[in-house]
Amino acid sequence: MSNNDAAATRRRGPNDPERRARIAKAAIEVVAQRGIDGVTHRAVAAAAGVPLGSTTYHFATLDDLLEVALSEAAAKNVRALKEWESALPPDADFAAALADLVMGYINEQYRDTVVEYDLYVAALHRPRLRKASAAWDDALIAFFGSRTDPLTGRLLAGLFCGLLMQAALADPRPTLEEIEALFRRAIHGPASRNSRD
Amino acid sequence: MSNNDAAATRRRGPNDPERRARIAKAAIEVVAQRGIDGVTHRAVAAAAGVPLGSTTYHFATLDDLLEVALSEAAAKNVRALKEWESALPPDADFAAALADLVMGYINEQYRDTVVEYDLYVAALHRPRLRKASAAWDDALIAFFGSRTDPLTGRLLAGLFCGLLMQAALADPRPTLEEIEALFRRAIHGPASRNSRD
DNA sequence: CTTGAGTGCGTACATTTGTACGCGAAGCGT
DNA sequence: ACGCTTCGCGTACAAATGTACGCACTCAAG
Repeated sequence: MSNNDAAATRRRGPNDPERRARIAKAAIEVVAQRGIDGVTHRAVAAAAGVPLGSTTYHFATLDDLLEVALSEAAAKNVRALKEWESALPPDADFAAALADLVMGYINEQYRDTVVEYDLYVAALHRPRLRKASAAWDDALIAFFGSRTDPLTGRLLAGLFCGLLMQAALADPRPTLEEIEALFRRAIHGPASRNSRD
Repeated sequence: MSNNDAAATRRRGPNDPERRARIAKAAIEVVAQRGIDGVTHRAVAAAAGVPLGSTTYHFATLDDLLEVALSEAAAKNVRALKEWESALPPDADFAAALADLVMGYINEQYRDTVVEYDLYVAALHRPRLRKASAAWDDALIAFFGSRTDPLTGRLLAGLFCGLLMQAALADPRPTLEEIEALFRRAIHGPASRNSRD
């Protein structure tokens, strides 16, 4: 029955690193759909299209699986962020760009956002995940700081983190204009002062 | 064995609202300690010092329990926030006060903070919790906005939310001064402009 | 072709879990 | 005082889960 599939799948040779990676990816997908506590060996195996024994073989314990999966998700996220930043023209309107970024994260990339916050909160209860979540933080801060100054960088990192979470949960989703106004206010200060551009 | 305790406990009469509340409180404690996925009927029963059947009686399903517990936790949080605000002198240094608030939340009130974020992220996967998490948001926004203007209120709410989460996870905890500088920067804008006080 | 090791996985088992059910005790109308 | 209804809970059961174990299959050496 499933022996056919299994046999065909098993053919992957004795030393297949893709297998492990595929399982980790599936775990991330499961997190996105059901949350951290939806991650079971069986759910991940089903999502990855591999048999149960495969997940337990490649990841001895569930915590290993979670750690690898979430670390990888965080790393991917950081990479994407850096890529986005380097693709941004130096004279771009930073506030508008950030608002765009947020909108992307609560729409097309909603799944990634969910995983990111799941990781974040899971780290509150699982020390092994601290490193990955801290990496995301550091990336955010360094990243926002590189376009402005360190203080503003931290400000934007915190704002981004909180705003994105609130936006992801808000029932009438905030509009691009609202988000942009917030970033503008954060970067340039109270409106009354100067019209700087 | 536990019959003695159980009998003594059962004596609580037929219509004991305290029972239900105690279970909810215990559930919150379990969330604080083990996270959302640590909330099982048995764990909550143990934490509340009530027998297993009691939890299943007062809360038909686990989701009910979670919903009530987290809603209550959020409500309590909002109440505390409002109290804090009304106890703040009108001419207080708002940035310093906010920094103080954050420091309190990542130290003495760390448990509440953890629960709050657990709730928040759990809401991403459980629609029934959306209302409670949205209530927290609204409270934050209204609350911060009442001291400044709506735009700054939203800015501070987002910043507070993100900053608190990052601070709760940061390994070398941020200092009061750092936090305060951030709020000051957020409220008054880039430092170069005016020394407004 | 045989054989030995090693890789990958199917399966079984003990545990934990959610939940339904039934029983005893308290209130209350008569 | 006596039944009847409702409340509260002890318990049992089925499903789900983590994990250990052993088998099949591949590959290379001889």
